[in-house]
Amino acid sequence: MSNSTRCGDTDMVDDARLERLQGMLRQRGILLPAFDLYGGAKGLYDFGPVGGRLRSKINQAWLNHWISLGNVVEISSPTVTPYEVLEASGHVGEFSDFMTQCGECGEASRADTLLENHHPNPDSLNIGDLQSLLDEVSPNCPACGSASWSPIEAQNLMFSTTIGAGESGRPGFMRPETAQGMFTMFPALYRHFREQLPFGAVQVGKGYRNEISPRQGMIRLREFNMAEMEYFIDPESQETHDFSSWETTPMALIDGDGNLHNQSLSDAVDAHLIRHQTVGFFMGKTYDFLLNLGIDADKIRFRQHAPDEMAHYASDCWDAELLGSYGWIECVGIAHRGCYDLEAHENASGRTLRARREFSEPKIIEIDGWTIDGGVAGPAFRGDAGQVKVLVESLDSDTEFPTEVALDDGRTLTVESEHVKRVQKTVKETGEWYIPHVVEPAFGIDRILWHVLDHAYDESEKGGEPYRMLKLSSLVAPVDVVILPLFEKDGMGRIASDLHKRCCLIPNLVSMYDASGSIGKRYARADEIGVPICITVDHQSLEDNTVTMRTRDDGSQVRISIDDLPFL
RNA sequence: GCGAGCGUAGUGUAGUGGUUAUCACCGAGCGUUGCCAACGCUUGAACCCGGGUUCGAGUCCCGGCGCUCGCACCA
Repeated sequence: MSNSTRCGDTDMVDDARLERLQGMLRQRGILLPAFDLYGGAKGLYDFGPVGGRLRSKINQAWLNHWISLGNVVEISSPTVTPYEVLEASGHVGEFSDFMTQCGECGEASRADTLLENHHPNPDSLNIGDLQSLLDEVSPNCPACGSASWSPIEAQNLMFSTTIGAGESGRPGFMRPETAQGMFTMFPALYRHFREQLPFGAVQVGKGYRNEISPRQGMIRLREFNMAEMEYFIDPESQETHDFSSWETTPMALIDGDGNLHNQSLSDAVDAHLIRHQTVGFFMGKTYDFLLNLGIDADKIRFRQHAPDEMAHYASDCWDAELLGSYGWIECVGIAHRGCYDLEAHENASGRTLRARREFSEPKIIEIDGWTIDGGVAGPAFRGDAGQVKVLVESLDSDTEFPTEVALDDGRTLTVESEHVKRVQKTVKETGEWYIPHVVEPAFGIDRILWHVLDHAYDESEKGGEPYRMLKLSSLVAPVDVVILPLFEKDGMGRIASDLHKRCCLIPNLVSMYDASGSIGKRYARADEIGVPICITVDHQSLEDNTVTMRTRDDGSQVRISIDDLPFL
């Protein structure tokens, strides 16, 4: 979350402007409180008839931006996620309290709190151990004193659910991030990319966090749009990235101690302020993406997480923060997650999630040592045979038998020469398996969308009246063109509606037809939803098939033949 | 989650317990005007929800929901 006090500028928030902006967004069908019909629901928002397309255009721009790297694919995984997946990832431990309900009075209590006097650190227990301890201790309810408890459930920041019905139901959660889908899909990704790293997978989708207290409009939501890339790399062969396009762009970089550096990304990587080149490269790509959406360059900064702030998985993390009506807000996190996630899923699932690295020269390994002769040692040592085998294989090649080996439990056994066999062989290893590291750029689409609107919102005056518009980039503008007949008579309406229908047939072009009110009022309406171009059909159109094309940002008009319109 | 303040058309608002709830913008229709929120006429649209007090509640009380702020929380 943003640390907005550290750099000072939060107090410059203009609340009146914020309220006018929010009012306009509601009135124009861009952002609205969800389920307003039923009194509203905290932390949930509707994207209206205009905002819906704004969101999808941002999503699409994001996907295109990363897929264009060439070694990145789009995937989509379910939002409903089995319990085990999020337990392995660490989310159950980090996100949840384990709750149990009193069977008598219904009071909900935290299981770890109930068991505080019966375990040194109940907070560290997993759900199974907590349940056994609860059953064993059977503590009294702090409210009514009885001792009958419902089965423990994980609650709080993740929405929990049951996958399937009744007895066969299996506990699960709505995902709190999209990332786990990319990790659990690693084997398919690895195959798809012909077992060659680096590669990445992206997905955009919904995430859910049952925030205790959502605040600040679009900034903290219970259901939110996120877009994440997991980029898998070999930690031993660093990819060289091209930083040349940002060479002369000083970026606002705040280090983990709160010091501001105005430095180009390549300089910051060279100075080891940014600890990993790929993290730095993705910071640059993130910067480009934000500029393309119309975010103001001087309202972007990157802030490095302090060590104590870093998430449980990260080894370096930079947030892109955007300055808007709520101060500096974290909108993107670029984290070096190391091998944390794949290793965690390997351990929990028992499956291998590794990539192979071929050695430049095969390694020839001479093995000269001992192993057990299973046919003799097995019957002799019975249950200890496995441990004896490990011990024997660690003995030097010049060991003489009989010899004594010490077991874990303190017992000592004598190994006779007939129990062992000499092993002498040459092994050629051409490569090795390793757990890839991951660099993750994670984007909060709602927060970015908010800042796109905030930065695009322009207040001015026209004829003494306040005049508002959204100066949206055409990359994200929800409506591409508005067709306006100066009047719906003498055939102007006909020409305009024909042109509108023609525009509607063009894929990915959204056209609106508006004939109501004066021409100035219609331009003003179009400006408020950020339409870049207005086409007006007037009297001259009747004679020579030309129209006027008005540009939103400067109000300039040019006359152009309908057939020469740039978007047709 | 705790505390404080607030909740009236799509938006912004007025409203001493007492008619049909104010005004403006807004939306729709018609006319007029012939390129930047023009004008006229007609018209649409609200007291967050549920209880209570009262002859009578937008107004007072209680509860819920929502919004804002502070504390707490925030992978």
